[in-house]
Amino acid sequence: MTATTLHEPAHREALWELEAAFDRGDLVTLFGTCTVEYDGRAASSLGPGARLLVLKPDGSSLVHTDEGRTPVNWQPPGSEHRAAVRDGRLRVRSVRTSPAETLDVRFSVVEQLTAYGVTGGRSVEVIGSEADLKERVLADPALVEDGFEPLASERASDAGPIDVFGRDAAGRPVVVELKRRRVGPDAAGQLARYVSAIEREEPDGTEVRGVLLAPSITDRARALLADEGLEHVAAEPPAGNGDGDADAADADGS
Amino acid sequence: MTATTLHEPAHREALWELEAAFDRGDLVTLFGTCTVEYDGRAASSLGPGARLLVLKPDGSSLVHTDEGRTPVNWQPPGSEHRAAVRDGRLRVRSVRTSPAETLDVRFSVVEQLTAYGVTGGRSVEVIGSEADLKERVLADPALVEDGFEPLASERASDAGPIDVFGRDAAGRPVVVELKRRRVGPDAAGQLARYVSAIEREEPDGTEVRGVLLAPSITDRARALLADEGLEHVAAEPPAGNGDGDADAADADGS
DNA sequence: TACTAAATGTCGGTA
DNA sequence: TACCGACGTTTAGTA
Repeated sequence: MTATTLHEPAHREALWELEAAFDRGDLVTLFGTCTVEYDGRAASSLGPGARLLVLKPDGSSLVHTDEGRTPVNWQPPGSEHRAAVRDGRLRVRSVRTSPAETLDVRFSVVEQLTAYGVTGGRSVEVIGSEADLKERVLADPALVEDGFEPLASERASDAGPIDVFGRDAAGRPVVVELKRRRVGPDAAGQLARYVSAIEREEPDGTEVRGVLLAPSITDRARALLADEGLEHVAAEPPAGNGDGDADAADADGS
Repeated sequence: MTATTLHEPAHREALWELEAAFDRGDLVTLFGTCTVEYDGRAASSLGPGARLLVLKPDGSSLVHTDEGRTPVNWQPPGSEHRAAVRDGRLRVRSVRTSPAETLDVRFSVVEQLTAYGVTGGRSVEVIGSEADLKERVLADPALVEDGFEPLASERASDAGPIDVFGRDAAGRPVVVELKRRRVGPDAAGQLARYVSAIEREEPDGTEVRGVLLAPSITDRARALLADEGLEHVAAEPPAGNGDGDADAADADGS
């Protein structure tokens, strides 16, 4: 793990270091005054301002201002970074094909450039996802209702994969759609589509039930469910959800 | 615009600089070996590894590895950053309430810390959005079909706001749902909900038409539309979309 | 590669 | 603040 840093480099210096960093597969940050042009699925243009540019060896680029979780402009992985000096500015361009997209960042001033040698970026395991809720339901089908018997998960249908499919105590087919958080009209619509698909599969006249399993539901979604004769059952994904206490308290240092 | 950089600082040094940077409202980057714990709407835990932590004065935090556009962990704006030294590690914690969420980053080694003084982050104007498509349709209603007359945009309904509402040459109500890109089943469902809502508003038996205006449509979505007696019309948002040539060619520097 | 839906989605507008 | 839908969504899983 190393970090090579240039303070207020001349554009030529920055360029050399950038190209070396790309070759090494480093993670690079650039901070300075720049303009940003994007063209591809959409297009945007950003006037001069102070921004942080992050360039990853997998081709991702991120342009961050001092606000917001979302980068003001970006390029997804799979792009290719190139750098050049043009018209007295340092230009960093990330290009990808399919779709054809170009991100152009032009620095009039580079305050700092740093190249970090990185090794291994493990991916996260998140707890409390819809998949966890599914495990919970399969382990305890009574969460849906007494007598519910799950027969399949991710069951294919004409309308797409059904989270959990089963039968109720009376033998009627039941489509269960799981959501890890409070749901709106879209989820009700999704469930309705799946129920319709199963109704087309089953013999004419078979009653197919639909259950939206989610912590809570908006009024509009509830009305939609009622319209379609569908049901809401309250349940949450296990654990993780809630207090936000990453670990026990201790005061901040000083 | 300034940058204060510490190389391989002792945790205490890093802590002082961090707190000073928070006070100044600086944008901070930390690179080093750290673990990450998140707890809130969900939860996750990440073992030791080399990562880049970005702390923004608006409360946002981003933990980036060397891969991916999406941070491996994060905290949205509105959080509060605090730092401490505990058990021989530098701990940076971002906390927010509503929902209660905590992000805990613990560095065993800090390779580099930089505090950037930033001023003013203008927001981007994107060209080629759904809003632009709406402008296009209102300016040229024949895009929907000859004789279409738009009466309202963002028209309120029982099922939510309708992008464009109008009447066809025969005086029948038409619901138009706009999408800037190729659509799937969800968009078809959305249009169906809006059409149903208008049918409830209109006198019994009134035929209400639904048009999904989008560049293209998947098979499944097309089948859903057919099921509901709805239509697809091909159209794209104006400009921006396409070649990905941010500006004319020139080779990269060397 | 295309389709389908999840996501700690985030973000903006509105009631 | 909650609801609602767009987003250059991104990402993962599957056919």
